[in-house]
Amino acid sequence: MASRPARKGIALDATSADTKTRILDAAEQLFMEHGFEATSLRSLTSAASVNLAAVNYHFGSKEELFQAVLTRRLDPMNQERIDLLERLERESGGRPTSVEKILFAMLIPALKLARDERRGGKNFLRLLGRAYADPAPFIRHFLSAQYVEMIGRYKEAFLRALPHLSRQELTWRLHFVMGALSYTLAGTDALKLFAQVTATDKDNDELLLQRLAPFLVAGLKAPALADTRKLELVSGD
Amino acid sequence: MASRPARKGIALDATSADTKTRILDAAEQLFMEHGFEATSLRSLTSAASVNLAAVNYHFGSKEELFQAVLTRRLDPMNQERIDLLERLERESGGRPTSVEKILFAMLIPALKLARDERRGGKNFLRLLGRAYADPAPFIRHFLSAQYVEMIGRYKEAFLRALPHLSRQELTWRLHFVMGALSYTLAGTDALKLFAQVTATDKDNDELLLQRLAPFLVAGLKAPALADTRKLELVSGD
DNA sequence: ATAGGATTCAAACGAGCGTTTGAATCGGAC
DNA sequence: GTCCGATTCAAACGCTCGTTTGAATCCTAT
Repeated sequence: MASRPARKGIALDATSADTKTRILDAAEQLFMEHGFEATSLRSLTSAASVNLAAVNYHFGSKEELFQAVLTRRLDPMNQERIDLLERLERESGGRPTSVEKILFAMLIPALKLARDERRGGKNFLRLLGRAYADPAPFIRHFLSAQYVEMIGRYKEAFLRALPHLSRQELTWRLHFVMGALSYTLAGTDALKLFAQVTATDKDNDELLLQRLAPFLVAGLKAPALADTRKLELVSGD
Repeated sequence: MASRPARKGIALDATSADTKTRILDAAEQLFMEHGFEATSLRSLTSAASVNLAAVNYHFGSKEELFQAVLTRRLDPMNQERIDLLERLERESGGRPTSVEKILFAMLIPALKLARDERRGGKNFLRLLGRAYADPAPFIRHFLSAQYVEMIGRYKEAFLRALPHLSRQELTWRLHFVMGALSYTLAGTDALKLFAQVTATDKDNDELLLQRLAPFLVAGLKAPALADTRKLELVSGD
């Protein structure tokens, strides 16, 4: 990798940027639409108007291209999450930060990314949501490594804000949070299980996060699991 | 050539059941491990100890096989969900059923399926969780059709139990519920974002649902969205 | 015992895949 | 203008894929 375009404010259209960027943009779009396995390098390079061999020349392999697509957006977004959290903690000066603020610090960089079409917009978030569920080992390992630091810091912050939760209990709840978040982002136009989600709603990611946040905050604040027997319903009465 | 294994008794292991069942069992396992696209009919039929052509003979195509794998478990599970809900409503005689009970009626058939190794156990639920995020159109359409009735009935029940929520608000919250549920079921051994989830924990699906249920109940019961201006936290940058 | 449909089998088909190659072309340094 | 590394290009390689085929074999009903 030689040239890093730092001075680029130019147009988006696929035939004007340099080869690497055109490949990344087309890959982001096609991986999102069809998944990793089902996207062929031939359709991808054709959509990007570059030669078939360009992917292997610039990225080495299809897998490395996929990781490059994720890294381009994920590294800055997770860094922004960490920065926001550190700012919150600095401003609160010792006292625990509220659950709402911590959660918003997690959601807002994703929202900003979703709104910024120059950085891939919703396409990338959908791709990310799908990557979470992809069984390919190289994808899982890559994502784990990308997220481990950010998740670790937020877990500590939530622990301070939710002292009634054990570390294990919180681990599970963060799992549920990530699940609802990634599923929601990935499924925007996908499973039409719920017919009443209107088209205008779907386009409004800010509204989406304003609905998601109260749900997640309430879930995080819920009382810890009181041992015992709630599932007795299963035994039939 | 000549003698094929003796007449079939009625046993459970993969080489003794009939061809269609052996194919379905192997497909459930391999589609779960590698996804639909990345699972080849050659590895699948080899794992099932059947001839390569058997899939096309018995099911028509790889896609139809996938749908058969899902239908075998999904139809009974969703029917059980509907039955449980109807029983709850019959027993409550007119008064709205509690959110907890409705949610448990949704979760318990999944839990029972996860526990029943003869019906695929956890393998199937992980496969299902991944199918939710699969971009292949035939998968999405198939799942939508499978779920539309069950989801519709539960939405009406939740609406009665949560009168402070608009239909649209509830639609979103059910979306979040399905997200947390499918992500959790699919990711059991997957993304190791949260190191402290111990092996014994992961094996205990009942404990998982006991942790998930309070989180989801609290989220569902949360106050409706008051148009807060909280997102202005984003200001910086 | 045998006919005939259901099933299994080995083999092949054509298509598409990711990757590699070596020559052609480009673009800045001298 | 000449050179040389960086990039683009058309072509091909080897491989795996889902599906089809037609014969062999099995099983049941007669």
